[in-house]
Amino acid sequence: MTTDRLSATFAALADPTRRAILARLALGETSVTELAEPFQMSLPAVSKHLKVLERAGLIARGREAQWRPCRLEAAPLQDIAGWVEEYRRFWEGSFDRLDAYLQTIQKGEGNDTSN
Amino acid sequence: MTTDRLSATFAALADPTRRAILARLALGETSVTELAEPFQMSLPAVSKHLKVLERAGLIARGREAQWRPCRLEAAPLQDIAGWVEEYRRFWEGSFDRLDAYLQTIQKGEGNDTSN
DNA sequence: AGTGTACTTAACCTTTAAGTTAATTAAATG
DNA sequence: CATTTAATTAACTTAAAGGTTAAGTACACT
Repeated sequence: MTTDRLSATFAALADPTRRAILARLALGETSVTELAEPFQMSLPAVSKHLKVLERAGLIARGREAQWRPCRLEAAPLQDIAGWVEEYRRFWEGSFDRLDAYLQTIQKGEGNDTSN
Repeated sequence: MTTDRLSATFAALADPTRRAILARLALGETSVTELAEPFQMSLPAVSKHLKVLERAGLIARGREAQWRPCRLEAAPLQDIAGWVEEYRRFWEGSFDRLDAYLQTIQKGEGNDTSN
């Protein structure tokens, strides 16, 4: 996995435990122990998941006595939203027109449509 | 990685090569060889990426003589769009209100906010 | 039937991911 | 100052991801 931001974000979101953690954090900042509570895995495992989320910029962590409260960070989610919006035309009307148009281009000239 | 659909989709999208393939397919259906052309990796490597995309439902493959044309499938992308939309309130106005409200709930009662 | 083209499968290697238990750090509290 | 609570780090295991080369399959063409 390359470490560009989009890749890191998608990779972080590919795990259901991590998505559940984000969903919990959507309800507000909380501690690691409380985040771990719903899961059957060990605390170190959750700690690792949090590190993945942090490296992807999806959460930020504070310090409050012996607790390390986590909170959701929106920026990478905005990136995802922006990325996927680019594909919206595919499930909306403009798809067919665009597709038909570019099919022509493709077959008309060479395969110069790299990247 | 669990094989629920969202996880498979996010995992598939976590690779920049695969995202580039999808971007190319947004320009229209094309062959494996043409898809592979922009990349420095071997054809089998691309073939594997296509299999990942196919298993995630992000592409479908046809048969035309010795070619196996690939085309983009929108459904899993719609799932992603739907998922991320749930978090939109975080980077829009309602965040602060929601956050404040749920902070109160949390501290008021126990940690019954599992999952 | 034999050859070229398009692609996949097989076998393998190396790196990373996700989990474990045990040990460690850090702060609060008796 | 010893103990409890909160969380991380270390060391390790297993499995999966992503790449390679070499071999195999499928169809088209002469």
